[in-house]
Amino acid sequence: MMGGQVNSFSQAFHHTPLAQPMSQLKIRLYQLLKHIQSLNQIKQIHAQIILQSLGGTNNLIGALIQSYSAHKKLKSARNVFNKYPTLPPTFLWNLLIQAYTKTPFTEQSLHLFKQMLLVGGCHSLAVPDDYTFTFAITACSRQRTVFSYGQNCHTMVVKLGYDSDVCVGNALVSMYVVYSEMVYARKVFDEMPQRDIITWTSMLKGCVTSGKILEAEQVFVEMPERNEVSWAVMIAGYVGHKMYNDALRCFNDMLDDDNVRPNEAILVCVLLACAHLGQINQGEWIHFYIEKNRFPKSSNVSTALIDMYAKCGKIDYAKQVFNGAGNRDLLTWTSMISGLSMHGLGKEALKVFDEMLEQGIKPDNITLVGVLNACSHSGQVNEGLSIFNSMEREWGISPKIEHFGCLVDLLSRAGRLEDAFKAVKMMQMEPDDVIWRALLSACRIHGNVGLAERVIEHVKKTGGGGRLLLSNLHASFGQWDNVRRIRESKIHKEDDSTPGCSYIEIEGVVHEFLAADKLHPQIREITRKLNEVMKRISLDGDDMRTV
DNA sequence: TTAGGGTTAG
Repeated sequence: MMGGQVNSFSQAFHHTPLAQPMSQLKIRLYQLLKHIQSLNQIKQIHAQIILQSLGGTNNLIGALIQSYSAHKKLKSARNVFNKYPTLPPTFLWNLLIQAYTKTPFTEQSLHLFKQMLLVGGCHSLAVPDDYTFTFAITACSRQRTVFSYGQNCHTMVVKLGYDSDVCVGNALVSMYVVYSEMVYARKVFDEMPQRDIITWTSMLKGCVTSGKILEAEQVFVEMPERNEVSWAVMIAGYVGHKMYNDALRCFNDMLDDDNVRPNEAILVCVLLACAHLGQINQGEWIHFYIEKNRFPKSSNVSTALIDMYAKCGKIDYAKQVFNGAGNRDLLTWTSMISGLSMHGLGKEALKVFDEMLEQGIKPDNITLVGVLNACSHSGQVNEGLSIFNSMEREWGISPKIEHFGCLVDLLSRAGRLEDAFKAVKMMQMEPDDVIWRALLSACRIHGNVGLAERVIEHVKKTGGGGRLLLSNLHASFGQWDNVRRIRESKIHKEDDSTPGCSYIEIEGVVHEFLAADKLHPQIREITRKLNEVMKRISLDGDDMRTV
């Protein structure tokens, strides 16, 4: 196939009689540049342009800059630009400024833009236009550290009258959103003479990222039209705010809209919502939808399916998806390892981890959390310690607080409580309450009262955490009198955290419970049943408590 | 003869 393309390219190229009129040659080369794909072909045409002295042909040079940019060959594109025989016209400046916005070197966009402002002041050939400002403002958004320069661009835009241009306005709204300057974003939005779906979607994104979900909902309702990107922003916004039921409701609303079909981003987001809610029905429906519509099984979709099945308790389905996944990336492997680990299948998780390493895939810190948990859950203490101790050397990942959490859990579960306490005291960072609670729970399970008291004393002495933490520590050790005493001393005034929340799905209906919930319509029956269960599972008389 | 908006793992 490739050979055929090259042949037809060479034929087209070599059969172009060089004696033909220059204008025809230019058109031919231009058309070739617009259709070819390989870098070698671009270089051949570049050579022809030099040989035929066509370096000053505006559209041909533009196409060449675009071709090199599409191949991320910015040095070559810049070189072509620099060799332009006269001062390059605005069009060519624009192409190069735009090209840099799509690379990690966005500062080059602004560098060129500033240069253009200098020369453009003297030469009418290179005066910035609406495109230039759109690209320069986009560069300011990408760079994220040049807000004041973005504002300067805004001032210039207003002075030159480009603020009525919809693309310039969109770039401005988007820039203010990136810098979390919603007052400015809203002002530009309100003053735009024309808005399109991109303006509305940028504004929607701004409301979502600034945490104003009600405002986002209002923008979403007011939008004159919606496409898959706008739906994706709204659904992802709900997911980002842990409003999983709203995400699913929104997704179902989208399915009712005949003008739009879910895309990969939406499916991944909705699967995440299902995973958090334990909504296996909806999750399976999405899996079916993906199969039925022959949706491309990207690694992203496989990862989300594996994660969803694992979190909804269907580890066998997760394995099936994993085994059938054609292209697995680090995320796919990680979700399988973490899923197996959370199901207590530590040995299997470690086997998958070994396979991953054999394939030459390097773990990241999240993978290692899954792997260390797997060791912990399968009692492979030495294996876990060895991985923990070698993670920096082997993969260049320095242990973070979550890895220490795994280490404490690993040692604690194995009954090596003193070692676990030592590990906590050795930590470079402040231990969080998850770590203290893991240690205290282990003390409780192993009946080590002495160490538990030392740990609580240590926490009090080092001033780590407030009353809430201490109360939780006593709770993990089952010291309910202490918990009550602390809780009664105005703890609710200090505690502004959101209440713990859990979900369960019964016959397709998701039930949501908040900590100390009294609002569920069947709370009395539920409490009665829960007390009955607690009595039946309790072996220790001290543990017989009611909720 | 060049624009501007989106998602993902413990």
